[in-house]
Amino acid sequence: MTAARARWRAVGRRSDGGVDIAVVDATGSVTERRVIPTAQLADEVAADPDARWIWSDTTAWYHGILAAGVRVDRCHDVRLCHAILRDSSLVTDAADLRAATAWDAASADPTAERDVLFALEPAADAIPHDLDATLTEFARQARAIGEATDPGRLRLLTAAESAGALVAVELHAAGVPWSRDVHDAILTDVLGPRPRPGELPSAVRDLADRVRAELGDPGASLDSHPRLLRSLHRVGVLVESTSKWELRRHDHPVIEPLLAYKRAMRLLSANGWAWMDEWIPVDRFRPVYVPGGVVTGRWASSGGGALQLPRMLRPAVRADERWTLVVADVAQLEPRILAAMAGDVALAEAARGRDLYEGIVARGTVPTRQDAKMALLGAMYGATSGDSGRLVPSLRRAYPRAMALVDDAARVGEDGGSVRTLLGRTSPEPSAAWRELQADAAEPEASDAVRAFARSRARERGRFTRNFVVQGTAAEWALAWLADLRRRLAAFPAVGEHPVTGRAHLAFFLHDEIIVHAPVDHADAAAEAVREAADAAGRLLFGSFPLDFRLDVRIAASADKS
DNA sequence: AACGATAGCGCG
DNA sequence: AAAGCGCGCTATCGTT
Repeated sequence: MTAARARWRAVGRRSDGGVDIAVVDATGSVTERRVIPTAQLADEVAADPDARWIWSDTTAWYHGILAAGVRVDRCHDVRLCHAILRDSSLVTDAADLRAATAWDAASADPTAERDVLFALEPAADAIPHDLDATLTEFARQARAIGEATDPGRLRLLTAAESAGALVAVELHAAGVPWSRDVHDAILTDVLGPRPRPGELPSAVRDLADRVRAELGDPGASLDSHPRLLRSLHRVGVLVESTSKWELRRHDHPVIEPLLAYKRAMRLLSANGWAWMDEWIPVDRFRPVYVPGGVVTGRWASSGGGALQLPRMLRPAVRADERWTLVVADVAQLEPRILAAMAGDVALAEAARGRDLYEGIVARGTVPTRQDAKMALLGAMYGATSGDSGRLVPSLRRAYPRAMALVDDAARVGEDGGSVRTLLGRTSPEPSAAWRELQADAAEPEASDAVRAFARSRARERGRFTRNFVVQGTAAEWALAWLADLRRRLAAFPAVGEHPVTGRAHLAFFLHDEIIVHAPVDHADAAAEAVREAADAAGRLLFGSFPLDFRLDVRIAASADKS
């Protein structure tokens, strides 16, 4: 009976259309192996709810299983973990991982229509999906982790990354509950009623008329930057670009309507009626999340612009009848991560139980909250001038440990080295071109121009590695938060059939914010789960270090921030 | 006609 | 006009 309760199980696609399904040990050795029809896979998964499923790619496998109504509790995503371990500086010998280049290919396209698992032929450059290749790579990874400088961190990271992949598929399946009516009302309010195809909304036309009148040119083009620039110059607005931050600085009657026009056109083209029809055919927005899509470990998105939903449209995020939303975001996540990583007790003290920026002001480091925010962002992004850079030195005096962490990361990056997050995700190596440039600039006969250019590129890379450690570790905290919350919510009372959406479930995630869609009666418990999960994530990454991850949590039918 | 690069703006 | 990180998307314009 041990086989049925085995912790590790693996699946692979067969060329005859079936699925190889295996029981394996922690090193990837097969102890039992069978062939099943693809249609039977979901039942097999359902029959072993405690298993940890090893598979090539969560997107490729889990969509179909979840569509069949079966939830997976844990997995090991071979493709995602390959990318982490191949590059991690905690891995002592990554030669064979680097040689296994088949695993560097792209993930399955989650938007591809498929009635059954793998109904479509994979692209020629896709990763392998067969059991042998999957387990061979899994064995490499297990060995790499076992021999690593700190196996515990990499076990946490690979588990968190894989859990995130499950969440991403579930988020897509659940979708963001969305009111087309509210969306339409916002568009109508800002732009005017929906126009006929090929026509502009009335408010946009009116704004364009006003702009053209102020430009003294009824035929002026507003959408071509070079032509708009010339028109502006003709009326004495001597800007160098047409960007809003530069326009804002000029006092001319054309500015106000022009900025309003740009704003309206932006809303229309990015999230107007066409976008609504394409992305919200019924009452759900289903963005495609791409776990690990950013080098730092943050998620990216593909299609729909899920990570750029304008705040203006957030009222359109609306819970179903008898359901509500739990909207939670972390206050000052990255500065808190920095304090905990660096073990900076003074910064942690400023953050404890309150707004971190207010805490910095209370210590007398800088005069205002805005100053504190600018200074801290400047420190994490590498600002050297302006309001932000000017404030960094006082921060450096007050919080030397935290500042040393980011300053060291920047120095390593400028020197061409790699940095890593708390759990071991490692920054990419500099390109060959970057190294050549630095080598050229180091030659005695190098010109001043080459030296200056090389220096500028070195500082640029330093800013990247400076931010990498903080942004990447924040992404790890967020993954731990998501993974813990996901499992808490799975234990909530069911009100429907579906294993994910038939109870309180995650509906949206964006770096440091989550939205849970919950039956009204379960909203308080869901909010509590959100808080408990944040506490658990903090303990998982930082143990007993005295720092809380403060959440702003609100329960409302709409995601509008009021 | 079909790309790629660029400007600009939205999000964290 | 980015000075300061990470993204995705749209429209325009130049190249092939």
